Amino acid sequence: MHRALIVEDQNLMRLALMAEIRAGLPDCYVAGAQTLQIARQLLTDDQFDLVVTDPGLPGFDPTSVEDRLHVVEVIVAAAPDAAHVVVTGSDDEMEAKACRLLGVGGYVCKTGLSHGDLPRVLDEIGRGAFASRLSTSGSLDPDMRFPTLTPREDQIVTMMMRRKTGTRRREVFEKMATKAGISPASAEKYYKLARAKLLKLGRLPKGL
Amino acid sequence: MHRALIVEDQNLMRLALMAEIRAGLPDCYVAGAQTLQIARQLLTDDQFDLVVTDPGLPGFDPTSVEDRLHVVEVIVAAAPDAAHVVVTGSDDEMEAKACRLLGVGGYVCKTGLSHGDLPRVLDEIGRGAFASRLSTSGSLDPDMRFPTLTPREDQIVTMMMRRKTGTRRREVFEKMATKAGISPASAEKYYKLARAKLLKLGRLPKGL
DNA sequence: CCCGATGGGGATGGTGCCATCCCCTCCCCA
DNA sequence: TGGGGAGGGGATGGCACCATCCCCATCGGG
Repeated sequence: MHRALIVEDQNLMRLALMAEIRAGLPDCYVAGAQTLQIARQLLTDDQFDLVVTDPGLPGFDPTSVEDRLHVVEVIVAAAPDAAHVVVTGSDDEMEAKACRLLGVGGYVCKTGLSHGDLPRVLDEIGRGAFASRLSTSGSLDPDMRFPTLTPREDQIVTMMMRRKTGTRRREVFEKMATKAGISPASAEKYYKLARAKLLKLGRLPKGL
Repeated sequence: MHRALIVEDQNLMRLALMAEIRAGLPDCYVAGAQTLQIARQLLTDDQFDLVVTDPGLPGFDPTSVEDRLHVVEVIVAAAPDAAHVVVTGSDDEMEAKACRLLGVGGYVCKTGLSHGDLPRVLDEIGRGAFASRLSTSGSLDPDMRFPTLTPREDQIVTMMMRRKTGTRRREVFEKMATKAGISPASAEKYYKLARAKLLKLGRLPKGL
């Protein structure tokens, strides 16, 4: 995977998807298009081996299955050799099957797509499977984002607040250490730092 | 603005909106909810002074104006003193007016919302205006994101590629310098570095 | 012919985050 | 009463990015 194209009209979502791709495929050039016209232009100018498409593009009726599949068809036809993923806001198993028949390798619902999921989807596609991720998922915990916390601090705070009641902090440190590839002591350090910052701000949440 | 809540079911979009808020309001605590239930819980547990809501939540029909306005109504009722912004994928001037009547201060279409826009919307609301941003916008340039480029390098490369034909590079450096608060020489430096990296990768686009 | 725009380098200090390893209290419970 | 969990510190080196300032070569046109 060296060159990817994201076709999505919502700017922030397109940027987010591009960031996901870049995080998962560090050496990947990523382009973005907000309309079908731009997408076709880019696909004829360049060669891409991954195309992520939201079929709800401007100029088409997002509620019309016909319009949506037409977008997918055009994109797939413009890059028949690329791996294709359809990312959609609305969730439709029938549409997923239709996309598959059009040559799409993955069908993902935005509702069920979290940070870090896309690489797994690409893995599945790479192994020849049809990757389908509908909105059934998943963690319905509220998000929290605190000011002045670094990413690591934020990470351990989030994990700590979401731990099941009765879990020792120790265990969370170890889980975090495993997930991040660092030592549990460092995880504990980040937790302490984060806690101190939040205390100073008077924003210490209940879960400590 | 010290405490903000983002009500949005699409994980990546919620994260992106939370990041936008954090970038614009550096000292702001930002929470996220993916369902109306979680949002109500958070709004009763805590006090928020800004709530950003996408009315297309799970359990409601995103195409039903009634369902959508009901979501907005519940959220506004749960935080009557907060500033409210509705962020929507579909664009409806009538819905915007209805939201305004419900006490919402801003109505923004995701299609027209780019990185850095939200603070401007909040400014308008802060000045007592009803901020409406429909999908009329805007720049329809393709996005590019290159691997191994640092943010600064990416920034100047993007600006350079989007310059009007005939614009001197010099002028772009100055524009970038003004926008980023750095010296034109530094902007030029980043451009040169980026160019060198892209050359080494053999990925130098046409605009140089 | 020199100047300005362009292209290609290197050296600098500063900052923030990462990841370690270390120290110290306090309290509760076994 | 001792030890482990919890809280509150500090010191370290490494690294990436930021922002500056400096050098050099080429090339075109006034």
